[in-house]
Amino acid sequence: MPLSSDLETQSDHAVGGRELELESIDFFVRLMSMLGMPRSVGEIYGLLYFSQDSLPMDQIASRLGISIGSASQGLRTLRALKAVKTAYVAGDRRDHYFAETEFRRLFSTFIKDAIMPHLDSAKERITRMEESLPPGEREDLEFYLVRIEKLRRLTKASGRLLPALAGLLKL
Amino acid sequence: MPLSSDLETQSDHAVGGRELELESIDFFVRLMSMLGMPRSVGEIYGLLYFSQDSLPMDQIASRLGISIGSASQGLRTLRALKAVKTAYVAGDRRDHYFAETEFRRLFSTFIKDAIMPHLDSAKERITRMEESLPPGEREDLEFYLVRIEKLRRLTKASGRLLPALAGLLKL
DNA sequence: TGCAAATTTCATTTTTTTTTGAAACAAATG
DNA sequence: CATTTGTTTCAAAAAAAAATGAAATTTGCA
Repeated sequence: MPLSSDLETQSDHAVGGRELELESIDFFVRLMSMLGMPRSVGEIYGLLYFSQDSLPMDQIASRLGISIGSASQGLRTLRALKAVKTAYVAGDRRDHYFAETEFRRLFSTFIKDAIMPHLDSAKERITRMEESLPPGEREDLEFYLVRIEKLRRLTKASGRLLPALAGLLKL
Repeated sequence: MPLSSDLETQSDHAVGGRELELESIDFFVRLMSMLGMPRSVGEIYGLLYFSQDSLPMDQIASRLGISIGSASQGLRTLRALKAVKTAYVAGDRRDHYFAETEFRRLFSTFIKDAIMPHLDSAKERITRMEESLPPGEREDLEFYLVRIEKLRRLTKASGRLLPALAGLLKL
């Protein structure tokens, strides 16, 4: 088996667009970083997004010039988000990864796994606020109650809107 | 003027809920950090959110136990997001800050200032992808075109949906 | 205008996050 | 089963992000 540790093309598929690949990586590095994901995660997804054949971890790492540790971690994250899947390749015991490209599904998972839990704990925190209301002195109390109510409305609206969002996303 | 560099109450208003304040700070630190804002920004907003009177920068800093440098930067960020406003206080030349509490407006500004610019540059990047399509070999081309089209749909849908979101947020 | 209070700026330090690389582990093959 | 190949884990290193603090700047006031 030929070894290649640089960034060059070495696919059996005689890969098409290296430039395209770079644009893709760039694109997803930025997108993912907006969502708070580390660079390596964006790189991996960006690489897979325009790859026609699925790739094993070591190839992902060497093509991107990142360590296999990073690749392993990044793929774990992407798997958790259902953003990559594995394909079985006959006569190769490595897992081969490819990108899930249905963004609607991706966002839905992302919202459920990465956002909703925070919303839940936000609700608890709001309850705790009510319990720690200052000794109710006349109209001061009113002020605090109104602010708390606003927070409650915010979390409630977010809880309804965000899950709906993925549905609206008809791509 | 009495000096107090610790976290104790020292307002002229004989402040009510220190506990509430802490819950609030905690709440907004988390919320802001989900939106990619540094801790100090969340702290400042959290403090102001449950403050009945507007506060000058030095009081914000000393109450939170952060440097005035941080406070200055954090307030700059919050001002840019229109998340805080300044009140004029007679006989005091310091600016006095208070929280804008209409979340609908806040999100609208946030989306416009922090998200949309990225979307715009994403569109450019997609155009560049088309230009760097690999030498068109039969059905390979099809594969790339479909993927590019998906990205285009994604950005288009986001561009429509996100601004609408703030509107839907009827709190 | 000249001064002092208030604020901003920014090089440096601190803290946090991400990556690395090597050891531990797992799984398939001969 | 022993060995080789592939993957995960995790302490340590590197990089990135945020906070500090002091100098520079701005601003209102006497």
